[in-house]
Amino acid sequence: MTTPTTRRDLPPRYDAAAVEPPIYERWLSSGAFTPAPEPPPGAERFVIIMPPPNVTGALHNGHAVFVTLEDTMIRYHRMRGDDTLWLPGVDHASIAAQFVLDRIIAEEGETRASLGRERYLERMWQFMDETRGVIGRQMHRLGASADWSRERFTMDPISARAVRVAFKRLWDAGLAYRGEALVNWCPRCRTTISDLENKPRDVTGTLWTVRYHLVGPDGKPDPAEVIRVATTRPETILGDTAVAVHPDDERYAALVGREALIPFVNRRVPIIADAAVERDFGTGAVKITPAHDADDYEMGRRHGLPMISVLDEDARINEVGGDLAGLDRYDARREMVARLEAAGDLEGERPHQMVVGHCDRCGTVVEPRLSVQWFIRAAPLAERALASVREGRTRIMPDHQEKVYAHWMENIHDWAVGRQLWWGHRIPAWYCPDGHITVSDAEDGPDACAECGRPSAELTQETDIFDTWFSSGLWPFSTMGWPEETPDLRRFYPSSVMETGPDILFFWVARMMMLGLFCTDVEPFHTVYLHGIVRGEGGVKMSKTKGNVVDPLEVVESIGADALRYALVAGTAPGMDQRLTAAKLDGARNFTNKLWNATRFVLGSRPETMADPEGEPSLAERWIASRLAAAQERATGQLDALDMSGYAGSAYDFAWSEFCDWFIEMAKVELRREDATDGERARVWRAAAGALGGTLRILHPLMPFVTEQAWSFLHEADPRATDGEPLLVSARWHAGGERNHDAEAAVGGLVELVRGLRNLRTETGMPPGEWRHLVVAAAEPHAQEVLATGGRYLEALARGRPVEVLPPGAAGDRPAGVVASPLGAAWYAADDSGPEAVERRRAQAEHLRRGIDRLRALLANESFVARAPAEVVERERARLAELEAQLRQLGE
RNA sequence: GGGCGAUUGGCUCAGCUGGUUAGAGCGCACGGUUCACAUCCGUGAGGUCACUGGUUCGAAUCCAGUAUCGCCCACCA
Repeated sequence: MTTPTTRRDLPPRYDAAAVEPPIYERWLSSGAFTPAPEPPPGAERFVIIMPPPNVTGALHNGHAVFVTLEDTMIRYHRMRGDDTLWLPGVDHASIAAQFVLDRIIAEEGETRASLGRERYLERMWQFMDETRGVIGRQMHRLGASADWSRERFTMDPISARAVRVAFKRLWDAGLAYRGEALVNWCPRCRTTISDLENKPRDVTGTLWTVRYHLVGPDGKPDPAEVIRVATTRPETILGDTAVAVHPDDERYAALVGREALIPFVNRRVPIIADAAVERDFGTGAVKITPAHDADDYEMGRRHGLPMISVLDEDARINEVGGDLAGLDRYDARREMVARLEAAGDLEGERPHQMVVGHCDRCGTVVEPRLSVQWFIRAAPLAERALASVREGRTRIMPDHQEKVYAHWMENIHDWAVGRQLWWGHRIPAWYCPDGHITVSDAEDGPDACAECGRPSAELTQETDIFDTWFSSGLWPFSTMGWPEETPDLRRFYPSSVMETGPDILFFWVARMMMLGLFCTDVEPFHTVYLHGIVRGEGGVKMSKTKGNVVDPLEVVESIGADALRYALVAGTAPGMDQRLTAAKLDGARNFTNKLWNATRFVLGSRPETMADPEGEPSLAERWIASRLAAAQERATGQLDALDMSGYAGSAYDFAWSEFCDWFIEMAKVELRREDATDGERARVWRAAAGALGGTLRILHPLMPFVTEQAWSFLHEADPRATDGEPLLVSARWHAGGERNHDAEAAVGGLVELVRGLRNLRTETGMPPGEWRHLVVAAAEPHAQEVLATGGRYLEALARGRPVEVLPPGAAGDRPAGVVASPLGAAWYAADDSGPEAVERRRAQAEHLRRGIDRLRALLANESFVARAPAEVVERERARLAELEAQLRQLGE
């Protein structure tokens, strides 16, 4: 008949390290994370594709943030009964992975070159096998309820196929091309990088002024006539093919059209006029090196100038440089300066603040380099991607990021998509000896040249690989098996929310939008949710060198995943940076402990023998049911709106301030009444158990572990409290419960009185534990009924004994202080004649009169009464009445 | 050089479409050892909502401008 255990033996501390791992195992073995074979009939769809972390990385706070947010969203929708999928995966991160592996093999005395492509890639796969999975296991510890059976990798065969097919389609559509252009070259990584990976940094360089001799009428350098140019990069003089001045610059007007002689290489170059030249900068004349500077490149194209590369792929001077050949660019710079000085052609030098691009990965100064590269024509793709957001088919949160996105899309450049690396998807392009290009999506490549039919044996494949972000850009659908029309693709594409960091809005989100629309004709997701960066104490970016890194795994070990998750979500806003401080983590830990102890209370107060419930629900029961319904409604609205922080806050407030602070205290009154029958106690306990269950449901998406553990105890104690659901992870979300406004108003009034009376005790120095005769004057007949039944709460919570309820209109004595609520006024009867009481009474009366005066003035303002909404006016009137009643009871 | 965001008690942050006396947590002060929890309970102090104007019966909230901080984008050698 009775359930044996009530778990009275639980420790008063939530022990996360002991509780959480077994809970995760239970979830995994329950299969709760994997969608049912068929979507539930009529279910809505909710899908998140996880941003794939780099295989090489260890879990950091950025991961913890996205795991928490996405897991919370997914768990909520799973509880709603939606057709839900959260698909995890990892990214091969070609340049980042090579950077890491290069360091590892360096310790083994090897280099990329010494191993060669084949062995290097073998080594990479070995490395991948070692490190893949690591981050997945760490995400388990955070509670990530992803469908691990669908875990994907950007280098797996399905992704490889998607990459080939997508590229072939781009090529066929004329949106991929191969051509010569100036690209960002990292001489250390020895690869092209995109504009996005080329990070500008402020540096102090040197601006040299150099004299170029003009060519005289006889075709020889004129020792007397010179043009002075300013440069920060003397080593590129070797590649100069013009000197440019502003067309309106009178100083140089006569020189335009003549020729100057480039030092050392003795190249005769024209002096040209171009409006891009700033007259006020330097000497107003600039040397033009189209192969080594973006501006010069543009100018070179405008004027049809030769483009001469003087640096090789290691950024050393090449054969053009004669005896300088082989010198590193900086050595060459010093040498060049020395030689110019020796020749008397160095006219000056001064320090110069400038912005120089650095490799995002390794920090090396990026070298603009002229080379033949694969590009993706971005403008047509961007146009569609922009329209999707402008027209609301994809929404970006926070809203203002839409402008950032739009600005980038409007000014987009073609995407240099090839990388001279090894680890990645090789570009599926083949060259035939006649120079034809064949792009093929077949796994084994083309059978023959697409143009001249030469057999495949005579074709050679492109050695460049794709930028990592190309395969990432296909992620929302390559994970579903695209281009095959798989059941998953039909069922789970497009996805619902793309949740990621604002730092990869362009790198990734923009590319997914462009490629998604191109490949599938549909926006790859409906909402982009951008979270903020996690910062340390004082708002400083966390970094190992600063030593302010909070390691999420350490936090999880000490205080649990739930606490970390709460701390990462509460008090944040999309797109806003947040601070993760020790104090915040402490607060979150305290909250999990609070839930644990609320559960201990409910379990421990379960009657030994559970009788059949009897009697009408008490005020406490009616109140908590109504407040729970309110909390559910609020949380539902917030989660639907992706207001994650608002949800965390409201759930916290409900659990702590309403369920624990007031309901449990009132439930104690009911459970411990001496005149209560077993049936009544059973009824109250069930209400408490039900309310706890409801609280756990609300909090589960954010704090899955402690709620799941509590749920299992609750289920054990009484399965009716859990609707017979053994696992909270697959229990249903509750919403739409009925509110009871009478009960809410009644308890609201009682709470006001209790607070006021406690204040009165403190203010008047009344010992907190001392029982006192409490008088309550009802404001009206209904309030008198409420007070008659709610009096027992006043007794316990305001230490009133006896509690005397006076009918409406009853006159008061002259107490030392009065508190009021819509229910009526209350005071402790006794000791009202001492000088302290008199003074206190006088002060309170004065304070009341000030409030009354202000409200009377406000209500006498015709404009206010006429224009403010009726309910606002009514509220002010009620408040005035309350203050007046209070003053009356004071007897002043 | 453009664009975006932020500015609310000592600290970290809430305050939606303008409407009671601007909230919470931490910290602080005072008081609490009975059977959920001292990782707790109760009470309190503390804010001219960055500044200046404007709209309004009413502005932290809307508009314009200013200041400070932060981020992003940008081809002056």
